[in-house]
Amino acid sequence: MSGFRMHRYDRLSGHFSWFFGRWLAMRLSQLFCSTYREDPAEAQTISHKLLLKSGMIRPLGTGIYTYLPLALRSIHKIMAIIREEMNRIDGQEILMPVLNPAELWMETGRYQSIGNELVRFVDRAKRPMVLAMTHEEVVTDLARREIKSHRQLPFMTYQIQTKIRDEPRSRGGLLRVREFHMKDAYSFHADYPSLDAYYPRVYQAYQEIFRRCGLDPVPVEADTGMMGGTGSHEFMALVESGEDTVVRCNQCGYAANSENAMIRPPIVHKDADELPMEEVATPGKESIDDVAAFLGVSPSQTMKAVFYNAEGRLVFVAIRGDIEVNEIKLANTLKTADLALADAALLEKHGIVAGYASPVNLPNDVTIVADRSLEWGNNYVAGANKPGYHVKHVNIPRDVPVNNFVDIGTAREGDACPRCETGILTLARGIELGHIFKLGTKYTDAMNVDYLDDSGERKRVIMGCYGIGIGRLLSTIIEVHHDDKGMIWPRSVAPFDVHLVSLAAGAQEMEAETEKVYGELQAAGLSVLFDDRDESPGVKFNDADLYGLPLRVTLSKRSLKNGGVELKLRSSKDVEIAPLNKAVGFVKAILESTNLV
RNA sequence: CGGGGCGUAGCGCAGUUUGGUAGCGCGCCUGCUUCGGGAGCAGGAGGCCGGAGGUUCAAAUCCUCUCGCCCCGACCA
Repeated sequence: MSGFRMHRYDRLSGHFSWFFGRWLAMRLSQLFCSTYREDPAEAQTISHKLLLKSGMIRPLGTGIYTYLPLALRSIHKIMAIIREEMNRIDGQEILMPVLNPAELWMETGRYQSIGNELVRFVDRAKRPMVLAMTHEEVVTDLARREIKSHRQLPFMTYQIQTKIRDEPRSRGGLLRVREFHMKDAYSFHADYPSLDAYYPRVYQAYQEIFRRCGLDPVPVEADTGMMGGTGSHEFMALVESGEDTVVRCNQCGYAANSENAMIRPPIVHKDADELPMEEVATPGKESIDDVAAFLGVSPSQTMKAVFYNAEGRLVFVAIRGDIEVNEIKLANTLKTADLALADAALLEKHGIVAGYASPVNLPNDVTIVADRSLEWGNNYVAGANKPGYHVKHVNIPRDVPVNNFVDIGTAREGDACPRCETGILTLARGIELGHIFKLGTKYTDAMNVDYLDDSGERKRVIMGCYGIGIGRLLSTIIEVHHDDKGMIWPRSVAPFDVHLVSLAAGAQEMEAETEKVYGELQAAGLSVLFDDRDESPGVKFNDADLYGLPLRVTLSKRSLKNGGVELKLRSSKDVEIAPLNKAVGFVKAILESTNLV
């Protein structure tokens, strides 16, 4: 808390002033915020519902939101945590423009390679521009202008800045939006050992940031996607509303995004010997399930054929019948960004019969890719490449010209762990809170970022980059910390520490007592939201539960009769009475004993 | 971009099938009473029925076109 100052406009004097007390406290009657009594119909995920219902955010358009005071206060606290941890690992905060000349993005090729997600426009002087969806180009350009000597390396800069992405599909309130805030950090190194040494420090800082925000995401091995680079980890919060699938081993700690999870499907069937191929009639049986049932074998004994169009080239994927192709892994294997299922015309051109396609006796101009799931069995059923027929006892490489197997299958619940001998994989939904990359020289090569080493030799700068989505983090905290009545904020990121409820109802003496407590709590350095409204107890308590501030302090006739003020943690059912003159001490003790730093 | 759903008062919804003066609950405003889990009574304000064309004596309702929002998929650090 300490360290925060808020710029506030003073209506009476007409001047801006630093007003520390205003940051600490707020009367609910004055707060710019209104709650809904009913759940907003448009929201599906819990965080979206609660953010709208509590008046923390309001939509302006699809995936575009205004943060109202309560939300912004939490966001400022999240940002403060992030700044502390980034500074702790020697980060230096900067701020880069959202408005970028397209030229920069052409230089790295992303202007061309990224789709409509990148907002492009032309300025009044007819210059092509983009709105930054991330800042590798800008920071790398900055680096090449500034970096001259090895003496300047390594260093890390970071910023908390707006990103614009014209998402094809925003959803879930703040979980996926078109305009959002990201903490993005970039490190620059003289060599790979330097990057390799720094990367774990970021990894640890990330875990500390999330822990301080009340979260415990799983770090997973991830696909590098459009960012490129040699290695990356995502920090996945395991919640039901997550868009990603996290694959984890129950034994060895292996964890990966399903986008690139390695797999080792169980061996279901393997004969002692490879039998001779044998053509069988399978009239009308085109799907794996139909063929398997017809021939009395399990789908795992079949060899499925899936066809892709990779940059116009036909790719034949052979994979065990019970396993799905993972297109991201396939695209990475083929080193292509342009991959789609092949259409009928392309198949026809190569003389392939859909439903009965076979890797046996394929035309030469078709690339065959065999998944390693096929490696662990034999005598598969495959298509015969003519209508109404399949072939039994197909074996690789005996019958199919494939030299090596690749891992392009989709992980399933219950598959064997690819890392350890005994582990079993489980799947869970996750939200990607942060992503860290060893970029290597992807951008420094494209933009020629060099330095002179200690022998005067010109060398390429090595980069890492590290992002955290702020709004997504806020949403995820709510996804994890709530009940059916509302949010339950960890103190570290709560809009206020204390929710002071007055049930004085016009009794002047009691109002005076409440004002006194209000003042004392502030004087003790606690941030207080004071419900001074003329509302019924039910309304006040329900709003308090909805807002979910860590500690509720109630002052009423009843509490006074019981001996003072009533204290109730939002996270607990229990209430405690504190004597009026010791209320602040009790409040501090309870808050400090219970919540995150 | 494909599939589905929805646009009627601040919020939640009915009314559309079968055209005929725009409704309900909550919230909001005023007054009185109430005051520990979404108070009561009385009075009141608030809507070009998303928009534009059309059909009709008459359109929230029927037709055409549009715009917007939500969900699923494609896509995506």
